[in-house]
Amino acid sequence: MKSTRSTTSTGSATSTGSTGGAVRGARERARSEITAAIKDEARRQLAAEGAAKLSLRAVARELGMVSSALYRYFPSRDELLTALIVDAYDAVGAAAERALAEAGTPARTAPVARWTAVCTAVRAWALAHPHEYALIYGSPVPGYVAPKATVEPASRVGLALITVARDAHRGPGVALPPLAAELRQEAERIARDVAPDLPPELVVALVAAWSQVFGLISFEVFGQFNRVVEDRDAFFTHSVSRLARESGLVLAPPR
Amino acid sequence: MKSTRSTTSTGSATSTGSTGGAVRGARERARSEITAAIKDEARRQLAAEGAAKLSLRAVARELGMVSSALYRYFPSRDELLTALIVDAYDAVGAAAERALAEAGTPARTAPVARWTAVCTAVRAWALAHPHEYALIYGSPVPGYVAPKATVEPASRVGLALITVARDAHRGPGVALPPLAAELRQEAERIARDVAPDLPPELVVALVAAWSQVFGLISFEVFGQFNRVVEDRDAFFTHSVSRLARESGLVLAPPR
DNA sequence: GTCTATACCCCGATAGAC
DNA sequence: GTCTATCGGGGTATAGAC
Repeated sequence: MKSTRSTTSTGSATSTGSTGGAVRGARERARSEITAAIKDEARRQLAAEGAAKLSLRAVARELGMVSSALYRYFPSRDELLTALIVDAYDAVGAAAERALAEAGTPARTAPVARWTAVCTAVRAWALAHPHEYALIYGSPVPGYVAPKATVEPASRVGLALITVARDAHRGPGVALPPLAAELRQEAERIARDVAPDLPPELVVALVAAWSQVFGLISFEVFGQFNRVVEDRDAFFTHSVSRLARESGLVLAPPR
Repeated sequence: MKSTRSTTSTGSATSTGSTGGAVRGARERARSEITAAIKDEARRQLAAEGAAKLSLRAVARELGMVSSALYRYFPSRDELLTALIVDAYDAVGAAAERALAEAGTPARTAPVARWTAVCTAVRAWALAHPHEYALIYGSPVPGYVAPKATVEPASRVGLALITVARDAHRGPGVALPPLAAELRQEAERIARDVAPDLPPELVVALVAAWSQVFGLISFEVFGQFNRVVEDRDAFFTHSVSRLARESGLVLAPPR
């Protein structure tokens, strides 16, 4: 239950002196360790009770602190929630970027394989951290409004997918299906915002594929595939690579 | 605020007599009216506070009742939640079925139009009832386990989509992309469970498309399209019909 | 079937001593 | 930066009178 171990002991051992210059490093280290411990415990509670019921008091109780002490680290419950959200977006974004880097360069690896690698990494992270996944891609937390600070971390997965598509379309252009006339203008606007260097047809297909991949993941994580799909690894890999090929995001690999 | 109007007055006016046979109808009517009022108020709170914080006390307070009185109608908070979930699945399922019926017979209407009609109806319901949508397709409510009674209502949308695909594949067979070898067995198992009369390739494509359509809807309802997609009607219609065609669920309409 | 009362929990946030 | 104490709420659920 207690997980304060090193954190509090370090803190009290090093911070008793007067405000000397050399102590500052240690003090800041203690502070960041406690901050990390708070977030860890909060994540544990996220799993048990859900974001809506995340409570500073319960976190403090479990850490052997008193609730008011937490306010020195997070000025409110919502700020703690924001920190968890940013961490989650960063974690899944980092997983996606790592998978892309490890998948190999466009010259060496077929685009569809790179696409699948990124999607698979996102799915693996989601399955390993279902409650953090729910926090960022599930139902919004009632009464909570995400501050601007979450926008940039939230875009990392999308940017990785854009990179795959951009690389895939460098060589001979893939024949992209034409846009419906009603979508022409909107497509150009979206493209301007998210990837001005790519053709609007591709960007629209990409945004759609992005949300569809998360549909596959969410249905699995949230239990809609219970009693329906059992071999989920095979199903996901198959679906996600077909999605990329059929929507023209990548070329079919040479056979 | 108060919405008890007819319900409580009806109840007290008719239920004062002894247990006569003729009174029973009225009493049951009063009971079902109060039950409906409770669910209505609970739905209102769902929107304000979210499922995790749904509380019998707050519902009772708003209805001018005392909390213990609610236990005559719902034995626990979770039973009330179950009722709301079943209602929500039934509502979205009915919307899908209605759209399918109104879209016209397979002979008259192109399969892709019927598919789009069902998906559009689901999306419209979701946008009109975002909190009920979140209840059934969003993050699971922590600590709540759905009872068996929710399974059948939950399947109605899927069955409507299966119907579209079945009708679409009655005539000349669409050339379905082949299954990955690793998926062969699983595909046959799924097909046996959900639509034994359809080829496994089709069923796999259908299950994937099903989850992908909900990915599109969830991203819109849950706010992931904020600052990305603006003309969402056009984007959805375009994406969902392309999805159906490209995955081979339906034949492209004759041009 | 509704009421009061009650047992026993929870929360966010702040004040002020140390 | 941590503590106690406190304000002012909130909740589930049950017992027992009417």
